[in-house]
Amino acid sequence: MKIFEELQARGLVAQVTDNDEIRDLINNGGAKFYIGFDPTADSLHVGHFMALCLMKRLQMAGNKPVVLIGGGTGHIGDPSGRTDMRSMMTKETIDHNCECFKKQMERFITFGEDAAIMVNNADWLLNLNYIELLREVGACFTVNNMLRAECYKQRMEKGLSFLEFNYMIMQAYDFYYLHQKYGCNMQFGGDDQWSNMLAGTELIRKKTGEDAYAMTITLLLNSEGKKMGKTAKGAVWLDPNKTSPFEFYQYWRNVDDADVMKCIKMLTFIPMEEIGEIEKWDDSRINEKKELLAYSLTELVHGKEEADKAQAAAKALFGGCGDSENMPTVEITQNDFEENSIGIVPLVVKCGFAQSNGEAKRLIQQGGISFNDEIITGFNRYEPKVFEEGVIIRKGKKHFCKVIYK
RNA sequence: GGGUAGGUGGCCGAGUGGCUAAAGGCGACAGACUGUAAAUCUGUUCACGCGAGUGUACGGUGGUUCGAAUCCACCCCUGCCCA
Repeated sequence: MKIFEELQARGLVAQVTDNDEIRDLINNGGAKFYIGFDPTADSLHVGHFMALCLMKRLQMAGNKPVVLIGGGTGHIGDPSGRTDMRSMMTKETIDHNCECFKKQMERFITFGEDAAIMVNNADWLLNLNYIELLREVGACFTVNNMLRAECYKQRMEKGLSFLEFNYMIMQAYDFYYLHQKYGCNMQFGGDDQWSNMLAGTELIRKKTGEDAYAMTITLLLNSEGKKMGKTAKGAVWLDPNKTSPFEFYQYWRNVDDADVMKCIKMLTFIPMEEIGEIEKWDDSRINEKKELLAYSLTELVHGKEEADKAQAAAKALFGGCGDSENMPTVEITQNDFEENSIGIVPLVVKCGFAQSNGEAKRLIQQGGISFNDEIITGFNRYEPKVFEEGVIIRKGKKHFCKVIYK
């Protein structure tokens, strides 16, 4: 199976500017393509991960990747598909985020002479001259067309600032610039980027008369149509300090039944033939599928060792026996004790299970907290020696934390 | 610049002088049921306090009043219409 067919089989292909041309191009390793990443946070998340995987797949098929870090576009903020304006970031934040992105990406993509290259659009966007740009690029766009773009639809009600309106032009200019300087002939991106990407191919055609291509990948949506990779607390990050390997594993271990196969296809590198077999599994093996998904992704992102640990911890905790080897741990010291004892309420807060004492109390009153597998009903107090061996505090069914006295 | 409608808890949205820490919904968290799933049902959902209670909070700053999310003034922000 060739790369284009594989991408289709995995359900990754959303929209293409020219199906046949693109198929030939990437199947024969003829694409020099770019994907842009705006430094909106100090870590990559699952959405970025999909793009990186795509990049890797294409690279393995002989195509040349260009990673574009949006150090320039980050100053503007992409309004695509958003209902509100992004908060503006300072230059320092943007630079910091760019650095974080670089480090994380180097773990997934091979950079070098004959491999992938990384560029930052701050290098060319920040020094643009407004009037020159307007004459050179602005003349190629009509406002009428831009306003019709799908990516602005959601903002037509709440207001779209001129700053953000220009994002499309910047992205188009990036493509044009990379086309001229590096011979970049193709752009990939999330499906929400479609209009911005089209703007790029059009700009290239108008300025040079040459063809460039664009293809979007399906956004990873769950069965309810919401973007996956988000939790109540925020995104599922790739940085182990922001989302621990265990939490990462658990996120995928807990996906909806309806979303498992889709995730396996779209996110993992498990060969399609094997996926075909897995798909035939009986419904009773649904949990095996989830474990496979969770393990496979954790391994990709955090490495085999961390994946093994996460899986072992999960199996131990949910399998009944209390292997506390790899669960999150909190240390308490003499300072945490008052008159030689500590209350359960501050302990729960200390474990990160509650934001405030009030919340912790409510949890306890509702029977949501257990102390070494015993459900707590009152506001008990404990002496230091209880914690010497380590104590497992549990919130609900899925949140564990070991407390040790140091 | 002119006109007009708005800015309420994580989000949506009611409230239009005291009974309002603020209806209702969504989300979230816990409990029951389960498969670490979904659906359903129950409870909880600003902070501090065991509690009575206290403190903060309805865009901002002042003011009126015994008392303001609610009335007044000025300012800031947003939508829509006109230029």
